[in-house]
Amino acid sequence: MPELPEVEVTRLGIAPAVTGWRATGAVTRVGGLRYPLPDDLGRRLAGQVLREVRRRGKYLLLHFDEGRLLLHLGMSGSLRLLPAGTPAARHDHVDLLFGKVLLRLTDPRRFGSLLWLPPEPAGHPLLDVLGIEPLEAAFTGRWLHAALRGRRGPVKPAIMDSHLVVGIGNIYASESLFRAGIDPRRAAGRISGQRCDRLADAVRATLNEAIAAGGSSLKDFIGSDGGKGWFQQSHFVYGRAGEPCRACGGPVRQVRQAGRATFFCPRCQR
DNA sequence: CTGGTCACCTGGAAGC
DNA sequence: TGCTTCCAGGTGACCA
Repeated sequence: MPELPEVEVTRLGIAPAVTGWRATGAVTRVGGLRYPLPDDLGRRLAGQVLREVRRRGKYLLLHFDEGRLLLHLGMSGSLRLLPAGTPAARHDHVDLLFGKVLLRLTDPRRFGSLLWLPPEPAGHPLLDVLGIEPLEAAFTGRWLHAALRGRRGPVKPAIMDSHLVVGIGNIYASESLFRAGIDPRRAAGRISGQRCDRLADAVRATLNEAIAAGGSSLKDFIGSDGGKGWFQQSHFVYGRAGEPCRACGGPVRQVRQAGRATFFCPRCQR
């Protein structure tokens, strides 16, 4: 489920409910996801208070007294807040227990990750290589223009490179480029400063709108369907190959870039 | 360094 | 109906 907006909506959904709560243990039902799970997770967490839930790119960081849980939802992961004792279903791999409630990590494809990190300011290889946050003020057209300089490959895979800028997944890459009127096949390093301004604005607007849309269903996180409304959003181009462009009516095209499906309107995007 | 491909895993949809 | 094939929101390892 998760690009940056979904992760942020998850964060917003769980943080008010569990911040300040004391962990009472954990249940693990699988040996590992992308990486092996931390040893003795329940014993390690028990007694520690969850102080803060942060996000970095598509990662969530649960800050406890003595360290941090680094969590990634991969391609199919979700995190829900449920009453203690809620029976686990297939793919419910980890429960973090907080007395009367639990945080349940569900992830059919198991591309997600869950790692235990020492407290700040310790780094971690997965975090240290991450690029700029697109919703922070430093992410500007000027920054983007400089970051893309010298890149000869197409712009769409470039803006999905988490070493450059985090959080822009396959859906919002296509959507942002549509909003900016930029052809996804265009060489990244050959986009003018002015158009980089537009692209940076488009990325910000796209992500913020998606967060706002997901945020409207935040109450779903306390219940059974974690953030269900999210994938029902109507996109401008993503998943709409052959359908009429919402701006010009021409057919939306689909191509493959770096192994991923890209959608765009050849008339509106140059 | 850059960019492309593959692997990881399961499930749903489409095709035959 | 049932089997096969393809595809999916991420990303790190590996290769040219």
